[in-house]
Amino acid sequence: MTEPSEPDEPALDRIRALPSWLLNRAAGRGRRLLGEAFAHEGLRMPHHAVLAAVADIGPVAQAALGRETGFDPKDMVGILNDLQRALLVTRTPDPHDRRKNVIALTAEGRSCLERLALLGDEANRALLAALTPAEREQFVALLARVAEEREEGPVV
Amino acid sequence: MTEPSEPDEPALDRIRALPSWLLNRAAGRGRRLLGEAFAHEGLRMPHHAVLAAVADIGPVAQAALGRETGFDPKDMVGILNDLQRALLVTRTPDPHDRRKNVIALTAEGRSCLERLALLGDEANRALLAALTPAEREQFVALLARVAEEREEGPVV
DNA sequence: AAAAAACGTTGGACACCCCAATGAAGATGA
DNA sequence: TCATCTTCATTGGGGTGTCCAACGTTTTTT
Repeated sequence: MTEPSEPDEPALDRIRALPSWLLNRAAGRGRRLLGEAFAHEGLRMPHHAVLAAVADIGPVAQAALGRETGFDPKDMVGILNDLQRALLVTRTPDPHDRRKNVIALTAEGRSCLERLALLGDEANRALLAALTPAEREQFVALLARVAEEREEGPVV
Repeated sequence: MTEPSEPDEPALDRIRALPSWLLNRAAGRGRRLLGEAFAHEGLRMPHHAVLAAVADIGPVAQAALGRETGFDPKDMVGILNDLQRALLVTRTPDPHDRRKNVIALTAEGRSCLERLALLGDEANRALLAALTPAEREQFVALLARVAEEREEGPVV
């Protein structure tokens, strides 16, 4: 029985059992693990995502990158500043559209991305270390559905 | 096969499938849902937790409250300022130990806590709406184990 | 040519998390 | 008793991730 209300149970324990609370905890743990893993490279999670997006969709404008990754344009500026300073991407004006910057991956960027992928995988392995492989698979599948920001279709 | 490295797969899609990424997304969604649910009361998640802790361990000092909930003393001050201003708790000097404040729940605090519990449950129901009841139970069980910050016993 | 949209940038805000230092007060032990 | 150590509440600061509003410039649309 996992009834939502059990008045006898301590209130704080109930909160600590809520998915929202657990998700916050687990996400924090993941952020910490990834932060430590990426510390060598001086990068963080958003850098990894943007670098990967640049690798995927080739030389591309910042706005398209933002649409792809879901990052705010404001934040994209900072992320790309960091990546550019680390010589992992180049940012050059687009001759065909003078509003745009063309973001392209450098050779260093590609190799760094490979390192980040390995480090990220390792951190995620540590994150799910408490689960068996089968449980991990199941957990990720369920988590993916929870993470999906799907509109509650009003069933037209 | 959920091998950690599949070079052909787009890099960003791989990142988006990482537990750390999904946890961040799902936690953000939960925070947003809870934030909207608690907006009426003018409170947020930490307020809920602290209010619940006060209800659980009766009139109690701030430090004990911090140990119970895991919140930083600095943040506890702000949270209690809010709760006190909303007349949900009282904060009075402890006669037996003039260092301490005695935090006690008011009648309004108790009824507000009940409302928050209902709102929290509802938000969490929306958060896990994509899952069947059986999946929900399984997900929460797995998530709880992932959220646990257990030391990797070095097997002494 | 005028209006609308997209682009990169800047400034600001919010939620949650964590650490360091301080003055006041209690606990400890020589 | 007196000095030391600890606890308490508070203040000040930092860091990550997310999001919104506005601006000047440039391209597209009408």
